[in-house]
Amino acid sequence: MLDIRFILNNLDLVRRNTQERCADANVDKVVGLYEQLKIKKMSLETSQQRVNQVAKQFEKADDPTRDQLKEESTILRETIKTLKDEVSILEKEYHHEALRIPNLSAFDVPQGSDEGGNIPVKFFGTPPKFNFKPLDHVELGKKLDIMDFEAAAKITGSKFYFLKNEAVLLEMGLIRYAMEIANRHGFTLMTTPEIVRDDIISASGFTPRGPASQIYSLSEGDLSLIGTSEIAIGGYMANSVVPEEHLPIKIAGVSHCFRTEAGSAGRESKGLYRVHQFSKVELYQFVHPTKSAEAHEEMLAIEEDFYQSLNLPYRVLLMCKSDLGAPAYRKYDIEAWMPFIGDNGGYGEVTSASNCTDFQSRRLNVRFKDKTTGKLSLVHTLNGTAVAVTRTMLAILENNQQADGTVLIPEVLQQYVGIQSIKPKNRKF
RNA sequence: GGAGAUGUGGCUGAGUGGUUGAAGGCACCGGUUUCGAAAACCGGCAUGUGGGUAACUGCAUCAGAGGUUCGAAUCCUCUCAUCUCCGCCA
Repeated sequence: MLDIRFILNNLDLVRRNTQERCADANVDKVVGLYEQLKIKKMSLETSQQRVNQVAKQFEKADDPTRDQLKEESTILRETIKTLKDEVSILEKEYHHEALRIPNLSAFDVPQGSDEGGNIPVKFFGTPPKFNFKPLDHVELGKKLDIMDFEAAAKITGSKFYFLKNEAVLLEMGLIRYAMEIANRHGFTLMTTPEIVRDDIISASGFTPRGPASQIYSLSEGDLSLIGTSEIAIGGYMANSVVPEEHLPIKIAGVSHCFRTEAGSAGRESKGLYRVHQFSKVELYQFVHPTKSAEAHEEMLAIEEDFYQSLNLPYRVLLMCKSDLGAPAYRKYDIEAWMPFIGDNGGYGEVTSASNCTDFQSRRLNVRFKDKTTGKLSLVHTLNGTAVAVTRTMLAILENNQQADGTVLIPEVLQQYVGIQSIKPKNRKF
């Protein structure tokens, strides 16, 4: 969330930003609620102050005065109770509204009200030319006997999958390889809880339990399935103060990710591209505020190295205002070439890297102690995908297929997967 | 899942109804001393939030939420977490 004082001092800017980012938020309502809350709190504090005064006077008072004081305090207690209730209702509403105001946008974030506003800033590789009719990954999955969507639909519904045989090795290999790279870049490796409390989810800027929510919530209690390990990692550091010299804190988390994909359909939801559950290695950094821009480039560089080493053609997009999501101040996506998209192939998202500045850390309450002044300030947080397994696997399968249906495993991955290629086979189990 | 114990500031650790926002110690910061360092000594040192140009000051916070009381870190209730024992289990 944004700092309310910043909002008050920069009303026009925040209003404009909220509008440009097409966010469903009402800045003026937030300000109004804040003012109401402040007034209410002030009168609450006045009553509390009086109770404290009465208690101090009581000891020294004589009996008749004591009776008076008792009576006054009893009345005050009632007032305080009422005021507290009112404050807590207002506070809830205020938070609810304030959380919807998106982060500020970096100066170079493109305008744009849809994905057409995203600007390609870099291209790598060239899309493969096939001298045969390429199969999409769903067809390949069948031919190679490495995926089963029908069986998954039978037990859970659409947008689920079984991975089989070499695809299992490929998933594990991709994770292992991504972790290796993360480790090399100084990230602490983690597996995380995949079920977390709702308040941790909203602190990271996601919305649990709403009609448009991307999050699966458990019906009992206040727990939900994580949509990304970013949520768990953010929570890992919640309510803590880190010494300045410990920054940056770099964590790579691997987890399953669960998404309802509410409201998404269409051609690109085919096969592995848009699924309800997938594995992902996520990079997360807690950094000094002056270092976040630099760290953002580092994140992108790591992601690019990963896809370059797999030799997958991709492009990098600088995301426009409407496509940033609430927490990001600036965001890159990498889109890999996927032959199944459109009629002749297209780019599909495989990673994103966001600089969230202090938007998440304010709510998560992650601060650092300045070495010289001793003051506490909010850290900046960044997150980026190291590998989203299903989409990367999809890209490898489709881009690396041969005329006979054989798929070549990228060389750098072979030691982690344990095989050089996946060949078509006729196997029932 | 059952039984018991515990839960105080960055850490440690006092504190069972009234200047306790909280002793002491460690760590940390500043100073004296030293060629420098260590040691010793002196001083400082919780967070959030409101008011005030400022000096300063109000309120809240001793796991969390309620309650009793003129007054709660201290008493009561519930919740959560940790530890120990038992059960179950990968």
